[in-house]
Amino acid sequence: MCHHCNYEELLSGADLEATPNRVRVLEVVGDNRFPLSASDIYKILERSSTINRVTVYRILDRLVENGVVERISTGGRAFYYGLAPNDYHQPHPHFYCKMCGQMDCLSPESLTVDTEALWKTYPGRIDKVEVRIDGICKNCEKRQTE
Amino acid sequence: MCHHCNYEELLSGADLEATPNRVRVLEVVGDNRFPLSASDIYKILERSSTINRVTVYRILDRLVENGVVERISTGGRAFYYGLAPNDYHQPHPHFYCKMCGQMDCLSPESLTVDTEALWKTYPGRIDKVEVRIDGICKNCEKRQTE
DNA sequence: AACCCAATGCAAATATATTGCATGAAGCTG
DNA sequence: CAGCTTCATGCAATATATTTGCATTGGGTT
Ligand SMILES: [Mn+2]
Ligand SMILES: [Mn+2]
Ligand SMILES: [Zn+2]
Ligand SMILES: [Zn+2]
Repeated sequence: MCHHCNYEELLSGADLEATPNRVRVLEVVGDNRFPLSASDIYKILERSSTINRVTVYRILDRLVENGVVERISTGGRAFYYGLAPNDYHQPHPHFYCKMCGQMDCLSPESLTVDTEALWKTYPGRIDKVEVRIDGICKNCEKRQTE
Repeated sequence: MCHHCNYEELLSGADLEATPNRVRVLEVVGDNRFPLSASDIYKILERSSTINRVTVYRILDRLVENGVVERISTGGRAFYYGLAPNDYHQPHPHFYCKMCGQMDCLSPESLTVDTEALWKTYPGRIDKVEVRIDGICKNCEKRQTE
């Protein structure tokens, strides 16, 4: 659990009514150390009580829309979701393992990106800079050589 | 047309027989100024002569596998494809317009990424660093305000 | 000729996400 | 309170992108 974030507050601060389902989704996303797919989130929620898959998708969409959650692309077909950057969470790159689909959060300093110039010169609206490392994670690498 | 690249050579250099279909796919990808989806590529090829959608997917997979073509994720659901970095094409970031789906190639210098440290310290295998800017392109931005 | 293999095609299946429509609860209006 | 509206949710159907299974074909090989 992220001790900085009160999820109800995060929701209302983003103009979203804190419905039980929204809180549950946000808890799963926020409490996890790495980003999850909609399907992962759904499966976790299903364990404790029933919720519809579509509801999960819709809630994730709203959370992304309102800047509470970040939608992250992977080297695979599904999006993953993590807490959006805020006062306590700096933007940072992710590592995606193409074998197991696990995504890791890398530290914000692991890799420096200078976007200054781009922001000044790009003739369109920039919403987000996503940096993703693709490869094979330590575990999968080991498993391969066995 | 990229005047540096001979596509037949690129294929054989990558241990791929230069079948007519492969050459056609690679021409479409290589001659285009920006990355295209499998579906875009299929539609373009269909115009000149018949080819199966699945063949396009399979060829793209082989080309990616053998390092001739790069698979690029977008803020949307489909992958885009562009020439893989080589002696004449440096790696570079892309801009993805979430309104029209158009992807732009940005110059390699538009944005500097220092991955040194990461390569040294990351305890897994790194295959690729992808940098993608998401937003709304100039055209779509203009259209919105009208 | 008989065999083999890789490339291709076509149909079906899969994975992921979205849409349309129904229901019910909460809040507001008069 | 009765009637109206809005919004969250569920369920079924649909859409989109991609993959798989299996058949065919054509070129090389024994
Ligand atoms: Mn993260
Ligand atoms: Mn490019
Ligand atoms: Zn892995
Ligand atoms: Zn656009």
